[in-house]
Amino acid sequence: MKIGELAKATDTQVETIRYYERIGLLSAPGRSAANYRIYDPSHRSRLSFIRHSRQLGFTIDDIRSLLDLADHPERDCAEADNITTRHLGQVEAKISHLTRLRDELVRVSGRCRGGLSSDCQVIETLADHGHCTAKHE
Amino acid sequence: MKIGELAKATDTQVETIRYYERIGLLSAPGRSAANYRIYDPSHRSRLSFIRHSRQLGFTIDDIRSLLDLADHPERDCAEADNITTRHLGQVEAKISHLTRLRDELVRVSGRCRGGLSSDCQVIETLADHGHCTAKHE
DNA sequence: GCTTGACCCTGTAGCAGCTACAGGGTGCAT
DNA sequence: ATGCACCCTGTAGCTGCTACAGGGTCAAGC
Ligand SMILES: [Zn+2]
Ligand SMILES: [Zn+2]
Ligand SMILES: [Zn+2]
Ligand SMILES: [Zn+2]
Repeated sequence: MKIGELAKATDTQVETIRYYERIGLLSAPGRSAANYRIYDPSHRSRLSFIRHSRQLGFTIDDIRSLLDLADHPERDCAEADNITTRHLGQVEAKISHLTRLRDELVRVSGRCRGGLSSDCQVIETLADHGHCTAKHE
Repeated sequence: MKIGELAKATDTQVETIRYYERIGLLSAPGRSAANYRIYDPSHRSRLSFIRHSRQLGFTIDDIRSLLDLADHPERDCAEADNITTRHLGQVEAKISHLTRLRDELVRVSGRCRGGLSSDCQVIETLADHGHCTAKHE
């Protein structure tokens, strides 16, 4: 299949596919006489794996390792678990960071009573962290 | 004060300060005979405003508007509220996205029983979204 | 046979928000 | 005089794409 068909089949942009090839994440396929990329089903499943992993938030580097593991069935899968657990930890850290952020923003935006910019408590709070209740790491 | 002192005073990297100047977020200060940047207290409070806003997750563009408003005390502060509310909405959207992600990751990583890569349910799930319970937009 | 349009190619630059040099100058202490 | 900390400019890198510009290819319809 040509790149456009693969793109549709995997719900990926054509340029993203070429990008993955450029960075060595997706192996270079054969070419037609007109120099068009011609993919086979193995490319398709590999790209699906990549896209699905991306949707789950794994980095390109994580995906490289995961693909490597998928290519070596005889290896121990501990690394896959490590990667997933570490990623999960990062997601949880982000959630808690954003949650604290949200609480602060709710508080800040609740202080605006309308009126002149000079009296606005939103702007006042941005100018002076003393108005905040928590640190923001 | 010189750039290094301003950096310490506002807990900002020197290079970040120069970056803000380059993109026109922080106005260019005067220079010493040796061509060193010399800042005054107004630069300091402006930079504090910027850093605090960044810590609260506002984009550079948002901060431009907020600074503009802070510079014009006679204006209506509605825009500050708009920006904050919109930003809050985006933070909430991110939280809910990450929360769904986390739930899926917990489920996925819980399926790994150790052993060979060929039997690993983590890798199996990445290869086939059919094992997932939800969509991932 | 000639045009139109949809596809394909390469290569490069842009997004956000910094961060990290390289390669040089300045200021003060020992 | 020499060392060291600091400052300068300019440019390139990070992540994960996305968006061209400027060209080639192929099938359909006239
Ligand atoms: Zn207000
Ligand atoms: Zn604060
Ligand atoms: Zn496993
Ligand atoms: Zn899935």
